[in-house]
Amino acid sequence: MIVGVLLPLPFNDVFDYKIEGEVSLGEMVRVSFGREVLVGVVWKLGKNSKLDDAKIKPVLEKIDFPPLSAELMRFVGFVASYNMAFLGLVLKMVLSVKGVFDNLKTSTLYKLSGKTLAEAKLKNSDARWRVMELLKHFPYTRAEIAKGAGVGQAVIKTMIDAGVLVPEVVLAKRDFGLPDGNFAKVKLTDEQQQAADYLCSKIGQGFSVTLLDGVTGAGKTEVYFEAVAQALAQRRQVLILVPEISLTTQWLARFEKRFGVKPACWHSGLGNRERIDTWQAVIENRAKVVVGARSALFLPYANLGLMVVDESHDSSFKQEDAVNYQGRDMAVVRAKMEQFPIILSTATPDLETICNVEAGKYDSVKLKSRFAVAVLPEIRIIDLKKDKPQKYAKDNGQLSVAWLSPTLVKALHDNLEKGEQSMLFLNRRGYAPLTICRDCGHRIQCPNCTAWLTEHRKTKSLICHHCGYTTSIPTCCPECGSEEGLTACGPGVERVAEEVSKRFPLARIGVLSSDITSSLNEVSEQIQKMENHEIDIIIGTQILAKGHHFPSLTLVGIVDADLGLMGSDLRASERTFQLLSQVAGRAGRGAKKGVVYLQTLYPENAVLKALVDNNREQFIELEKQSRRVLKLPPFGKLAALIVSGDNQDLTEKTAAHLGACAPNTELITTLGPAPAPIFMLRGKFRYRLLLKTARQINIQNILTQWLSRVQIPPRVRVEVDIDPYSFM
DNA sequence: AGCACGCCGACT
DNA sequence: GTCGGCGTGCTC
Repeated sequence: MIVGVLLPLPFNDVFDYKIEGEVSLGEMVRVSFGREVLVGVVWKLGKNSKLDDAKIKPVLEKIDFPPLSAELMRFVGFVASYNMAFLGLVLKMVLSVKGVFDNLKTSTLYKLSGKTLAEAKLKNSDARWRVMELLKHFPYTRAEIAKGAGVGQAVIKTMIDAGVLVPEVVLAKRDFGLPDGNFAKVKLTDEQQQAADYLCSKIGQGFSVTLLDGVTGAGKTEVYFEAVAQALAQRRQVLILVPEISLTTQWLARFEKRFGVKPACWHSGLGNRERIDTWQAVIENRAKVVVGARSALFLPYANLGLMVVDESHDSSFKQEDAVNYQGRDMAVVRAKMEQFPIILSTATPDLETICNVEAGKYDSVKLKSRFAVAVLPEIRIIDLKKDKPQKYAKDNGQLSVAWLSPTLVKALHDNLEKGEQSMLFLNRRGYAPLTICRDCGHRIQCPNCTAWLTEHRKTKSLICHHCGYTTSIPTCCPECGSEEGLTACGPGVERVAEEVSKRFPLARIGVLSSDITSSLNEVSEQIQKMENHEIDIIIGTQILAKGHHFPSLTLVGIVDADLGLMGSDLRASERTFQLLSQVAGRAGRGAKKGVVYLQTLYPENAVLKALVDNNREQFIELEKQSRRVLKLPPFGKLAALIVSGDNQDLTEKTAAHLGACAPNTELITTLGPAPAPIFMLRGKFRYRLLLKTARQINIQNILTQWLSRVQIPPRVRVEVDIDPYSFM
């Protein structure tokens, strides 16, 4: 018979193939396509094209995995049409693990045959002995032998040919262990227990969304772990989505302590072998709990019964990928399609989620108090206009610009004397965000982007944070040649660290930033040191805001609370509120009360005021008002068009043409085109248009109609971003 | 997406 | 005379 096979390529349509015998929808098949061989999925039964039967190629083989479920196929279809992405590319997110379908079940290990080197007429050599020694107890693959014994492939081959080593074909399936919900139960507070009971009551009862809304340090993780245990007891798989992998060292340890084994992990840093093992274990229902970044949402779970979105407000759930999608929203969609409960866990829910709770679409449970003796920290504002940072003397006697106000310096000093830990937060990597020449005014810019290069002293380089362009720090101004003119402008974490080390020469200082220059190991090492109290003052970016638990941290200084409030982003204030609450929430998680200082030039700012009063409701009310007036989400829908190309003139004309053809009615407004905030990015010129519609409008249809009216020339790209979060 | 085919400009 | 730029079209 003839079936339509969907391939992991940018198409919305299936391709027809002939297949012998029984087939069902969702089966994975290997087919030849053009000159390559690909694995696709049987998406439709029967013929779909008008092609001559003779031109239709046969399916090469069926892949021996359970077929994709009808629900997963529907989910793929939904994600594609909602985000206006190619169906095939969404499928690719499900299938794209290089090599999962090759050498499927077996790998060839080698073991000793019992024949000695002498019997095989081989001479003794160190290399050969090391191989014999390695294989004494366990068989290994060729690659493992080469690595483990430090020998080349030639040595191994000789020994195989001589019959000293014999092959053994085994099933190459990694064991992910069975997480045990009863492994080590944790004592919960009454409030936690009630929340946990509520979450548990949802398991196995079909679709529901529950917001687990708890202040920082309330022990949300322990609470949703109970729900995980309940789902495991019902023999269902569980997916826990986390925003950034950086928090998982601590998180994984907690999980293992509670459930006895590590969960399966899924993130971009995974090696290919681990990917294959995990993917196979997920589809075969051997991996019971998966923790992962948002791409884990597309794994082919055999029997998913619960999803948890940790830090569900986090904007990294919406990151530009092969396909643009909001991980949190798509997670809810998948839960609904497969009829299981989903938990959104956060201390600072976003407005969309809150409105859904108010509308009765989502349930919610609250955790109002911190765990055990901990209480919420006190937040104080430092007005930088009145409380100006005082210059300090550098080693060479020169006075240096400072970023820490006297009040904050004094607080750090006192905290140090008390032997307690402090944290300084500045969401800016590197040493200085801009290098300027004092003699001619030249600013050093990225050649590919409309952005300044950030100085990184640690690596002695200037780096573009948008495209990764890296160059060494010039000794003289590239414009006027001045040798003294070049000056670092503004602070980054490295520079604040420099100031701290000058002001507190005896303090033990740690710097932590989510840099390409610092590896994952380095990050967890610093966190470990912080936990062991081997660091007095830790200075870091964003990465410090998430999930870490440092019991003797009692002082948090936010170096620049205004950073992030500027900019054209509609969610800027919401994000700042979330980020700063998260950071503030690091303080006072142990027995001692914490204090948080916010340095700002605008002490009257509403976002900061709400933070100080610890008044989330007030902030939300404010935000709700302004979004309602502007008809922004969740009171309206948004979509962005990003027009980009290497030819500025052509790109601009296309953007203008799109603007001219834009739909505008009472319920539909378009804005733009306007040059994107980062006008040139990775060597491409960029313009943005924004489409704003009422809630009842199908924005995808409007976009499709709009785009069909405009001829997009080659070399110009139009990207669609539904519910845009980043306006860059 | 990848790849071939095909048509115009600067080079051994 | 060719090499190679990328615009166009196709893949069941």
